[in-house]
Amino acid sequence: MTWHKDRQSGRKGYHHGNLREALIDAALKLISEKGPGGLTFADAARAAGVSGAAPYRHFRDRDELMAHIALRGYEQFAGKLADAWNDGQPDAFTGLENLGKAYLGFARSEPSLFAAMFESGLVLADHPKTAAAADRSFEVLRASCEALAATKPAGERPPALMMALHIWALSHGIAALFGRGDATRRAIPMPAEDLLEAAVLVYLDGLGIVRT
Amino acid sequence: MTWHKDRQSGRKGYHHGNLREALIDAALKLISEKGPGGLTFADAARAAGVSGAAPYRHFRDRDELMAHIALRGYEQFAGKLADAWNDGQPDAFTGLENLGKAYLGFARSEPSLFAAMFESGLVLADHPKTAAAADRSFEVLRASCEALAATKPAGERPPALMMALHIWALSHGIAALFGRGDATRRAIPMPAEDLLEAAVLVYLDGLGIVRT
DNA sequence: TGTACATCAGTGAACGCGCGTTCACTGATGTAC
DNA sequence: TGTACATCAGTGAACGCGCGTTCACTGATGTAC
Repeated sequence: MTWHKDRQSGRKGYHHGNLREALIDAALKLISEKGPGGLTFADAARAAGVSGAAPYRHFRDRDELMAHIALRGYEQFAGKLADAWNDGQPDAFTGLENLGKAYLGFARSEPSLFAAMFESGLVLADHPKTAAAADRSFEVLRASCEALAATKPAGERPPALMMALHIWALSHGIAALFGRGDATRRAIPMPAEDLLEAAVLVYLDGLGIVRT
Repeated sequence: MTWHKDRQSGRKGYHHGNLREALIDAALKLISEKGPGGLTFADAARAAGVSGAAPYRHFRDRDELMAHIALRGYEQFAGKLADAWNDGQPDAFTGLENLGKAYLGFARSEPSLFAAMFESGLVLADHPKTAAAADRSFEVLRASCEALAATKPAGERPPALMMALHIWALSHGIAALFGRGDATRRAIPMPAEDLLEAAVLVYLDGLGIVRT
């Protein structure tokens, strides 16, 4: 009966079929339960229903697994941000608001990915592919700032890089302090989304960028 | 010769004298080397030159040790912030700029304390004393925003709580992403302090709060 | 002041446990002919 | 199409290691009289 899929674990017989993916999924679950520090190789193998030696066929060590999870996180993140920005349609203001909401939404709905990306102690310089994916997600934010700056006459435009870093820091600060999906969130008397939206509006106003 | 201080470890004879403090110091060193997740009870005992069972006389478990470190961190943090704010002297603008610099300076010069406070997975609700110390440091920021808001005529004043949360998130985002003192810092083409100062000025401008 | 005693803050040995890692192995799959 | 073989992706047993935790203990300190 080895050609039947095992109903419990979804694997067929001796070979797993897609252990790489299964390990990543298992790791995400573990991170969400115990934080990025609580992820162990042995645990991930167990959760994937496989012997402790099996993960070595796919990842050199725990760090490489974490880097792959972060890579996947940044890819999803970039996708969500790009969808939210929607090429600045219907207008750049709305786009940026949606971008902010998407940032917070990601932190809340994917706390494991978020933790792997920003709080796992990963040194991006050691993982070029992950770093490149991180850059791509930042690029969405930067492009949107470029578009907003372009609503002002040339010569009065604020530097888009600076804008992007400011808004990133603001979004990240709010996500990390008030918007996370776990027990370490700090309580505030309003939704994190509202807090961020207000901050961005005040900030843009300070730059002289106003909704037309 | 047991009454002589041991020259190596600074302890005298059988009794340590100040093990509690020594454990905290040792833990800080370990956190700075391996991150908050890398802190173990056994390691801290070893670094303090004491047997593995000794720490149990002072802390129930690793979590309680971490909470004490965070407590100490918030106390120092509140002190530095209050010094920087300096009761709004010579003026509230300068005070807030100094506050921002102090936030980043703390994150950079005390990465271990910063990590224990914000990235150790500590649930503040479980540690009331630590939570209270955290509130006290936020209170400095809030008071400074109160003073800045008060430069505007009553009726046009922005809510100080919102301002404080915005500036906290901004400072924290910049510190966490670009200003930390370890290898996980992301590179940007300007000092974190300049980035923060620019953001705060734009933000205040957006609120109509300008240097007089 | 001296002495007896209680208390405190350590020791060090012991235990169970889970992790990381290696190894020879074996079942399953793909492919050449 | 069938068969032989190479390769791949797992197994499971084994190992050393460090952690957390408990325990009876003991040296040092403080205090009552």
